[in-house]
Amino acid sequence: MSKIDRISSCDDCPIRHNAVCAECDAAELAMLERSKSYMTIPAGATIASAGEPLTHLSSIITGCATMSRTLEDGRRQTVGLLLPSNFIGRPGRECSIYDVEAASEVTLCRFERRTFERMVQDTPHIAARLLMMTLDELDVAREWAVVLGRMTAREKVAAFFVSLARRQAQTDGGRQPARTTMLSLPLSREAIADHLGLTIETTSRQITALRKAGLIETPSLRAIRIPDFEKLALEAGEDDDGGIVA
Amino acid sequence: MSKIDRISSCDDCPIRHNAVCAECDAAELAMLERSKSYMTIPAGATIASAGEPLTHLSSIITGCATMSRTLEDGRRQTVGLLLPSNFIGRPGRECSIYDVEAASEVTLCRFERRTFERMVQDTPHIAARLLMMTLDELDVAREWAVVLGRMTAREKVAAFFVSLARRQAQTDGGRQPARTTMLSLPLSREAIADHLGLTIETTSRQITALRKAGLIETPSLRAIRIPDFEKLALEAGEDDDGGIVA
DNA sequence: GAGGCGCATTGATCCACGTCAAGTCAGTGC
DNA sequence: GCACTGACTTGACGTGGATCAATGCGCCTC
Repeated sequence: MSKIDRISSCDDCPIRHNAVCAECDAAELAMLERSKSYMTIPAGATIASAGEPLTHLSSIITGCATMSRTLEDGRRQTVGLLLPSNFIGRPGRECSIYDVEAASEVTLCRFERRTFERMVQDTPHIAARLLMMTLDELDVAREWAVVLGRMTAREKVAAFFVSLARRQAQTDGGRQPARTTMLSLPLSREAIADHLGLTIETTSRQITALRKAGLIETPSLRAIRIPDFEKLALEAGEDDDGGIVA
Repeated sequence: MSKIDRISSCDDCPIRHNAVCAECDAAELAMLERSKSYMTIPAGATIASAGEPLTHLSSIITGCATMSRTLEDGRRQTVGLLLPSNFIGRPGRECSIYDVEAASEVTLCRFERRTFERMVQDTPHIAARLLMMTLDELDVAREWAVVLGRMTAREKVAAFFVSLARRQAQTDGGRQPARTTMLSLPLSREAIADHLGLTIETTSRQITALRKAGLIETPSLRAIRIPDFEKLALEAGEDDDGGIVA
């Protein structure tokens, strides 16, 4: 029972692998539990800066953060959108190589880095679980390369909404987004542009164009309604059998 | 001794983690060894097609392969360049979601998928090792997003040569490429263009431009000489303290 | 050596997106 | 109500890279 207790307190954490945890060493899990702490970050705040050592690894419980690189001349590219269950920092490296910023208010579940790294070394199921999570992130990153490298501005914006809708649906427990979906936009236009490799003006124009084409509605600046998800997905360059991006 | 034997025969494989392997269960390693086989693929051949089941996971021993997605209208984006030690396929998924093609002649070390997956589940050090490899690939993919999203054609081409020089140096045992480096180009101009999100014409023009600027020399179509690596890296948008891409 | 074939390069033109510069609009403070 | 601010939108124009079209060049076959 002590085992199960500890595991259930893990429910909101990255290592949310109930069945698997049951096979882990209770002493090790207890250690991880002890090093765990929660933290709330206000919107706009910096969570980590490129090159600065991280004392903790954390996973996002609620909210949205961006991971970006800024070149010396000011050009910025967001390389990842961090949503609930995503990880900040990686075992085996002291620093983040990207800037991580809270796009909305973010709550984190933090683990002391040393402890966490020891767990990964010693506990097979945590390493295996983390491996699956990382492989999924790798797929997302590669899928995004197709968007960045080969899509038009209009397709990029559509792809962004489609991808965000999929990820929000997944977080909310559903598999696929409903045909008609309401989307909360945790990012400013500038942050969207940085994610898409576009300027803020082009992004804005394409959002307008999609609205005029009836593919999206914009009830407010930070919300998007998608009347027909399939149609939007088509606009994002997906063939009819649906895409793969998470 | 039997343990050590098995491990040393792993030297050219992804699971090349001698010290770590010594702690693994000999029976499990033996199983992995039994499922191992080598294979040579001619240049230009398809190694895997998106959506088709893979019976084997493999790692590249020699040569170069590309991982790409082709959209219905023919646009193609290469999402990863596979060089020695890189992995093809992933545990936990039956198919590759990308087309994998041999750019040059490729030799593979293949593992039967089922066996390999069981190993990942059961053997902590293999999962941990695979996790580190995957995290590195994730960094490479994210770094490439910066290139695709925010760099000019000239910077993209320079970044490609710089990145390739780093990876070839790494494979050859050195840490950083020498100041003056000879680079073998395993890709056609078209494949380079697909990797950079450019057309073949723009790619060719930028190679010419870099040559005229004295940043590279082109002794043959499939070779590049870099007289001053640092200078080329600067052209690729890196600040002076060097970049992070593998 | 002539022809053909597959790549790569080069040239001329076009257009999608960047740039620069005004608006517009919601929110906030007085 | 009115000014102020910051985020967003819209407009006019310029440009980097795409597109279309030759041309060059190694390599193979005959």
